[in-house]
Amino acid sequence: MGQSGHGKWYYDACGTAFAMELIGERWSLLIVRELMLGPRRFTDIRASLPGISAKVLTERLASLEETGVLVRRHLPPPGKFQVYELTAWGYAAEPLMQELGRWAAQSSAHDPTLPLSAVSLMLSLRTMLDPSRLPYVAGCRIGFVIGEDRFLAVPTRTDLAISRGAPDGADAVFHSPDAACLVGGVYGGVPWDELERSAGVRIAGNRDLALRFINLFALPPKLA
Amino acid sequence: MGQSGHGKWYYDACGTAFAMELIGERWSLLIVRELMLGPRRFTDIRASLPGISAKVLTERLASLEETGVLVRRHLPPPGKFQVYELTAWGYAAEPLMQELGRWAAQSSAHDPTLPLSAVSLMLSLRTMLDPSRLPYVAGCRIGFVIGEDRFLAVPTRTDLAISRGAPDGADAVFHSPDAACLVGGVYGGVPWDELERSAGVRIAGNRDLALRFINLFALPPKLA
DNA sequence: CAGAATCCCATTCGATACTG
DNA sequence: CAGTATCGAATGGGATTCTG
Repeated sequence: MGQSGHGKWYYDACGTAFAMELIGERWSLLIVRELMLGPRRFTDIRASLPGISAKVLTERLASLEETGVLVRRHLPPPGKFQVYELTAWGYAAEPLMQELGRWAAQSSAHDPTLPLSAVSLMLSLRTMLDPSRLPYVAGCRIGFVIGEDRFLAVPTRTDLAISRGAPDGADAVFHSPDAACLVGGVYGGVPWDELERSAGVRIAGNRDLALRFINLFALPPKLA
Repeated sequence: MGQSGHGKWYYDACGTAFAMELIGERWSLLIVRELMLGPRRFTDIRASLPGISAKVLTERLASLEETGVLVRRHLPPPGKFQVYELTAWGYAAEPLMQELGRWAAQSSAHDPTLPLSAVSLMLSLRTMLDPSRLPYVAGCRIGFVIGEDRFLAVPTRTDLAISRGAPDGADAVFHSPDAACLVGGVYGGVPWDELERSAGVRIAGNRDLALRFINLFALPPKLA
């Protein structure tokens, strides 16, 4: 590199520029996304990010750890594998991911029919939530079983809590072989009984409540 | 590229992933930033982005035009040069830049003493604004003359309007040879009379109002 | 001034194979 | 499972030159 010696740094005090140095590298933000709903293992992250190589994942995890976005934790003996977990500051990146997602979804070039990870879908719910409709379902418990991933979503009066774990005691549970199958129902206006017939989707429990829950979410109008 | 054919695309329906495809490439978002306060010429953008080469700037402008973030406009005869201007959707990226900046500024590794473009500084005001203090200065007109760039900032009761142009009739005007000199006064707690003595800064007009205006802005606390 | 076109080196990436 | 090591191919980006 030349005498100005800026391999990849912008030398710019602007916070936006610094953010791009921290998470702007290819794959970095998607790794953060996969950790946004709780710690994960190397292999699980990799499986959620088709196309990433072990090498790149290793490099990105190292760099995100170095900058303090995440930490590597060795779990204690019973199940002695290790996991990657966001720091408090790492978790604070969610609003930024939401703004990015909301903005990009306004492009007509955005294709919501592409494959999707389970975490992506669950996070998209929080992003595309219409808070004014929350009162209609506040307090209910909606489960999601997407492939091997399990989540519980609990709308409050002001936002939507999402946690990993078996949806025991949920009022309704969506079952799907993968996240992409659910997208059509949530955002694409595809009738749920059609998904149940042909896509291996199943709604258990209070179906009426489940459908009212889905009504909380909508894609933004196209701006370009 | 292999049969999965993903030269640089994520093949991911996630809006955040798509946003990174649109503006995640090196320099792209900084180019958008430089246009956020109005159209600019190729050479002006380049001068605001030390380190970018003509080739890269050309490539990025072309790709941002292709995706609909900006348009190239040929100004009519009197001054027949051309400018680059954000589309409505491009302008809609400001909140996203603000979230990125707010988040990154919470890192202890963020260095606000680095060089800064004039546009960066003006945008940072909107980002770091404390809206609860707006009533104290709403309606006043504060000018900025930073090198060759001129801006007018007008706080309303809910936000801060910023436009390019000579700050005629402003209640107070900050003069500075460059943006970096002002950063110390706005965010670093450096006394203004010290900046005026040693940094070539000057405050014209209602000095008391100018200092109250500066009190609207503060960097966020460190989270890491 | 506003780029387009070339050249060429450095970096990066993906694939594959290997290891504790 | 969680990486490391290596290698060839692709890409990126700076410098330079050319053009209207």
